[in-house]
Formats: sequence, structure tokens, C-alpha cells
Amino acid sequence: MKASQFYIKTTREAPAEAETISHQYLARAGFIQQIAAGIFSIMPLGQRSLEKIRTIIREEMNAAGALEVTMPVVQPRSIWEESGRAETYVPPLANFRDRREREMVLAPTHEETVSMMGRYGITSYRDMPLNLYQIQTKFRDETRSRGGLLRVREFEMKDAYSFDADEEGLDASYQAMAQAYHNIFSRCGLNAVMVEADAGSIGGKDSAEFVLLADSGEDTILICDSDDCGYGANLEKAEFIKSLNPREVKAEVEKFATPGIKTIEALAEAEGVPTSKTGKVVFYTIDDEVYVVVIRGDYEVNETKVRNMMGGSEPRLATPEEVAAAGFPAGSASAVGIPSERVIADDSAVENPNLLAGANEDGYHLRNINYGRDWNSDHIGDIASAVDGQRCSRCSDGCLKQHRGIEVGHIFKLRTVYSDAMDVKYNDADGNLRPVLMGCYGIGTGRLLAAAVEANHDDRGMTLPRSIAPFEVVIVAVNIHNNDQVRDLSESLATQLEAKGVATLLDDRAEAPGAKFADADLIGIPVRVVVSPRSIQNGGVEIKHRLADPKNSTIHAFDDAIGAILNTLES
RNA sequence: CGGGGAGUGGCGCAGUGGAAGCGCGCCUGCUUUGGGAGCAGGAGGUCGCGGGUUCGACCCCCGCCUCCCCGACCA
Repeated sequence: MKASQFYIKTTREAPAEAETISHQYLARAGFIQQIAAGIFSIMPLGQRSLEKIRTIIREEMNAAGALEVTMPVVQPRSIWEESGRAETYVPPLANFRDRREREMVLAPTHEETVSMMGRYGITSYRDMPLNLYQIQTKFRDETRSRGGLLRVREFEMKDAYSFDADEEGLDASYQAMAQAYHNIFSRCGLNAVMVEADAGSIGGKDSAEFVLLADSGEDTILICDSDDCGYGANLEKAEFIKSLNPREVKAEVEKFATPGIKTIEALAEAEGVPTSKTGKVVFYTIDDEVYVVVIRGDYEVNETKVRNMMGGSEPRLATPEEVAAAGFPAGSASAVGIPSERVIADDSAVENPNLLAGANEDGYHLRNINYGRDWNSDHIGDIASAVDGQRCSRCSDGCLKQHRGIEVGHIFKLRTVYSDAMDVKYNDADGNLRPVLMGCYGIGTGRLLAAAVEANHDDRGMTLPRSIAPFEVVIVAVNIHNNDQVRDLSESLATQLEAKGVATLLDDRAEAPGAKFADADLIGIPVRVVVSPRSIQNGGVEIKHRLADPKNSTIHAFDDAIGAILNTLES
């Protein structure tokens, strides 16, 4: 491909709104163009990289036995009513009416349509396992866009859906996808870690996400630092071992005045004890009921864990008005005297004796509060968020280390959430009608590209691996327009490389050499070959890997050039 | 959807109540050709939109739209 016939428009400066490295480089190199908030066009260079990513994904999905399909982006709202998600998935659903006034949605994900596809043909356990996937556009209206391609509203996703007759089958499908994902990310040059995750609003149970560790990511994950443990989970899911305060004989409750003390930290300091000796309270509204959530003072409430414990309804912090309306005291609160069905308690608050807590009277607190004697709860469990440095729940000696990361893939066991709602059933070997067990598996292709840039760049530009770089070799033809030798040799090299299947860009533009070098570095083409009057005088062409020092190239005679280029490409 | 910022040629930015400029990029010609070349000459902007104040608004006032960042949610 000749650069003069391609579409290469690079800029020295990134758009002002580009903050992340990947956004800056993808924009400067002309891979992407922003059209609206979270909506991008992909330009020819970006298209080539994305297509290579798609090809890798297709190869791995096909190898895992999945079958490619295409499902519609525009869907009738009625099928979302059938699954029940028209009500629960409200914010991200973009609605419109067609010209016959039928209510339509832009699909944010495709469980409904794939369930219909499964329902169409799956009638027997003999029809499974089945795995259907597509690479298709999604639109989520309420997700806030951020970081260029890292998070957008319209995005392309590879989404796969498995159908199995039993748990063993589902597990095998899930494991096959996990392996395929490892292969995909590895081939794209990403060292993604698989961590346990919460299933979120998609529904279902077991799930894991694949995360590229990067400070620009918005995902918080915790990974055990023990070499042979391997436990990792995202913040919503991570479990840890809570410390236990020393056992003490239950002491008598004492009420005491604490004028002006509003925080747990201030209370602990005033009493000269650690915050782990306190029980703090947060009010949450769940399904229009206000609950008192109790947790030991040194931990924070994890709303996802609360949601899961309370049956899946989203908790949100209660407003002062709601707290007052529920008849709960606003200041210096505690669970003492609150009906147990309205108390949600972390086990840390239950298991530790003689805690400091509010007196449910402004300006007063209580010493020596004990669960069972002074307060009760019908909802006890782990609702605490893990933080850096806590003990790993899976091994005896590890500590959890907190990281930021970019979520590039997510796999779920949906089980029967959608097969029940959408009536996807089969006959088992005994003739019983059973719901199909489903799984779903997603990879954002654009985000994968952005993540690859986040993981592969330097101060000159992108350093994408050969597997996803838009071109593998760039031939910088210096002075090509007034030097026939340069022109003939560079074109000959390009032709030979193309014949060997190497994606080659011949930079024949009438740009200054420096501009061509800068563009080659910015775009991040793995191998650079220079053909110039000087290189010819020196006996051939110069070959350099993108990651090598800019000045550090080697001269090769023309007869050896192709071999040397291929060798450099392999390195 | 809450909180904060910003909208001026393609991109990055300056600017004043008398109404528009710089750098990069673009076009033409000549000269150049190893890390984003030089000279000369050009093209390109209803200053986000609507209303108001004023003799006069890019500037002041009001409303709206859009974009970005932080938070809640996700691939």
C-alpha cells in the first residue's frame, strides 16, 4: 500500500479533550474521529487494526466451537418487555418509534435476541452444547463516555452466548470461553488477568472479568500477592479475612455525651480507641424501604454485596427525608432499638464485642454495644469492601494488593435467567422439559484496541504488536520523487514484501524525511525500512524495529533485505 | 442523572464594547530533502444557538444546546 493512496492524516497536537494516552495517540495518528459524546468513526488505519483484532477473535471463537451470527441492533421493545428488562434496564435503553409508531430500542446487549435464536431450534439435550457469537454494535445511552475508545456509548462488542443442558456442560462452555479469552488477549499483546467479578445487571451468577492492569483504567481490582495463590477479584466482589478484636466479656452499656462528634474517626479519637472498636451506621433505601446498615467502623459498605444479600434490588443512600419519614434518628445513629428486619449487618459488627455506637440521640453515644443483647439483625453477612493490604480469603499468607485496570472482557454464567424469562426449554433424556443453561461472554473490540495502546506506547507514539498493528512494515522512501533509484528499490521491496503476505506501507509522500519518521513512530509500525540516497550509498537499506532507539538502525544489502526485514519482524 | 469546567478557521490557542489574530495544517510557485524544512504569495471563521442591553456585542445579561472532567453504571 502506498501512503499517497492511503488516508494518513496525523497531527502534532491531540484534541484538547483527549486525556488518556490511547485517546491522544489514536486521535493524533488518525485511527479515530469523534462524532459526538462517546460516538466515534473509525478511520482507515484504525479499521485495519480493528479488523485484525476481529480476525483474532473469530479464529479463537471458531476454534472453541462457537458459531458466528448477526443479530439486529434495532429491536422491538416488546422483546425487552418479555425478558422483563424493559423495566430494569431503563437508563441505557435508547428508545424510539418507527414510522408506524411501533416502540423500538437500540440494543445495548443481545440476550433477548439470542434467546429467541436458541428457542427456535433447541428442543432436545442433543441440540447442545451450542455457542453463538457475533461482532456487533451496541448502544448504551446512559453510560458516561470517557477516555476516547476506553468507554463509549456506541461500541462494538464480540458477544457470545452458550446453551447447555446441565451444569457440567455450562461449566465446560464457560471454561472454553475463559481459555479462548486468554488466547485472544495474549495474541493482541495484552497481559490481561482474569479475576472474579460480580454479575451485575446482566443477571446470573458466576462471572469473571479480564483486566489489563493500567492506571488509566476505571476498574478497581484486588489481587493476592502470594505467588501460588492466584486469587483476584474486582472491588465489588473481593472477599478478605476480617480481623477480630480481642475477645472480651460483655460490659454494661454506658451512654455518654459526645457534643460535636459527627464522625467515626472523631469518636474513636475522643475515646482513644481504634475505629475497629466502633460500629457505624449508614442508611440505605432498598425497594422504597429504609434500612439501617451496620458495619465495623474501620470498614466501608460495599453496595454490590448489600444488593446481592438483599435479593438483587439496587440499594442507594437514603435521603435525610426518607430517614426521618421512616422514624429513624438522623444523628448519632445505631442499630440499637431498630427492628431486626430493618437492620442489615456486616459480620464484622456482629462478631466483635463492646463496640462504640450512636445512642440514637443527637450528641450522645453508647459504649459496649453487643450483638444479640443490644441489637439484632435479620440480614447478616459480608457487606464490606476490600481495600489494599487486607488478608487474602483464599490462602493463609497472602495480602490483597489493589490495582487499577481496564476491563477488556467479561464472562458470565447466566444459568436460567433468560431461558426462564424467554421460555428457552428442552427435553432431557427422560423426557422432562427443562430450561436451558446459558452463559454470555463479551469483549469490547474498540476498548481492546485502546487498552492495547495503553499497554504499548512510548513518548513517540504507539508500539502496537505486529498482530494488531495496521501495517507490519513501513518503507520510508526518502527523496523518492527525484531519485529513480530510491523509487525503484523501495517499490521493489514493497512488492516483494506484499507477495510474502507482509502488510507493507510504502511512504512515498512528498513529506520531509523527519515527518515520515515521526509518522511511522506515531502510528507504531513494528519495522521501519529506510531507502534513501544515503542508505544506497552505504550499501543498501536501513532496518530498525519500532522499539529500538531511533538512531539505531542497521544497513543491509538489497539481496539480504527481505530476509533481514522478516527477521526483524519476528523479533 | 448529580457536581465542576469549556465552546473563536481542520487542530491547538490568544483577544478587545468600535466587530478577529497567532502557531500547526491546507493551496500555488520556487528552493530544499535523514527526526515534523525555507522564502514568497494565497484560501479558509454567521466567534455554539436564540433572545435581550447598546448607536454598535465575539465581548455585558438571560435562556438553550454541545463537549470535557469527577461521581453513580458498563465491554
